[in-house]
Amino acid sequence: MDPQKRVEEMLYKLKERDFRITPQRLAILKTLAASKGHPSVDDIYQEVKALFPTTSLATVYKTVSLLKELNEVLELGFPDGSNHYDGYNPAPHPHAICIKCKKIMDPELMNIDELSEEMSKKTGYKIFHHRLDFFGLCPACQQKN
Amino acid sequence: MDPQKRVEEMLYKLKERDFRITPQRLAILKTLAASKGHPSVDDIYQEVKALFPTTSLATVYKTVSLLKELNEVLELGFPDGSNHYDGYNPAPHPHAICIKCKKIMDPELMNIDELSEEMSKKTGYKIFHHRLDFFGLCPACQQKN
DNA sequence: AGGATAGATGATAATCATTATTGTTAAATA
DNA sequence: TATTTAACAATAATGATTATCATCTATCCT
Repeated sequence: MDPQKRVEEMLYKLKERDFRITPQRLAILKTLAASKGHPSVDDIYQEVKALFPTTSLATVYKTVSLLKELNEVLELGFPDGSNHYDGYNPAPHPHAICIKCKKIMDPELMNIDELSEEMSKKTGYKIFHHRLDFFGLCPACQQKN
Repeated sequence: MDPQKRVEEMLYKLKERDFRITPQRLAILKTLAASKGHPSVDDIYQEVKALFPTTSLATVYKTVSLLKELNEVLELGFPDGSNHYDGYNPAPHPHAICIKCKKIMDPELMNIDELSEEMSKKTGYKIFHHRLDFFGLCPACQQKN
């Protein structure tokens, strides 16, 4: 999807709920929409400062948190305690994560819905979303051994 | 599996690597092996104090961390930042998590290995383990509405 | 069994990502 | 362009986890 389209989607969601569009927020939206590398809050902060230099870290936290509530950004907490964000594709999707270099890939994967269905049947839970990550070594790190 | 068996398994792993068996560690092992409710470090700490009262929180952190490295306890970090542990079944397995009351179920689920295989083929990653959680409402919380 | 020693412990200080606070600024609306 | 009030920047507070270090003890050796 075109990053610009993503920005417009997010803007629509904000306006719909009467949240204000500020230059700081716009800078954060643009950064998130263009990011394909699952940035941390601090990563986003560094990029945003280039677009709107006086933006504070707290504002990045608050805006990312707001977008998370609006389901316009996907939060990924990792075992080491760090949080990373996907604003390009905010729907739940599987990840392959390199335990060495931390590179993340987001391939399309077949029917997780089937698993979700099975889980729902076995537990009686009404399921809304999920999280699926695979941990291993990326091709590059396998060679480096 | 019998909790006592699990304690012995963990003891074996510790001895195998020349880690010492202290009363504090034994109390932590027993608590983990018997726990079916995915306790937090502090939950474990509270229980352990009943078995060996002078145990400190730091020791619980260190022992749980050690067992994690030995793959004898499964760490579950949650979106709210909290960490919970499964010492009863330390192999990766899917969870159904209630977003309201936080109740966790661990049903057997069919072939995740297939998905893992697919992921490996599509990314070239050599995959060692995974994490699969479904988020929704448990039967009780659905009724409470 | 007794002693030596390296690993484990307890108590607490330090860390650090995140959240809360507060006075100020500016987006939205008429 | 004046009003209202959400959003802002700067920074203090929080709280879970980790580090530190003096003391203690599980294990090994004789």
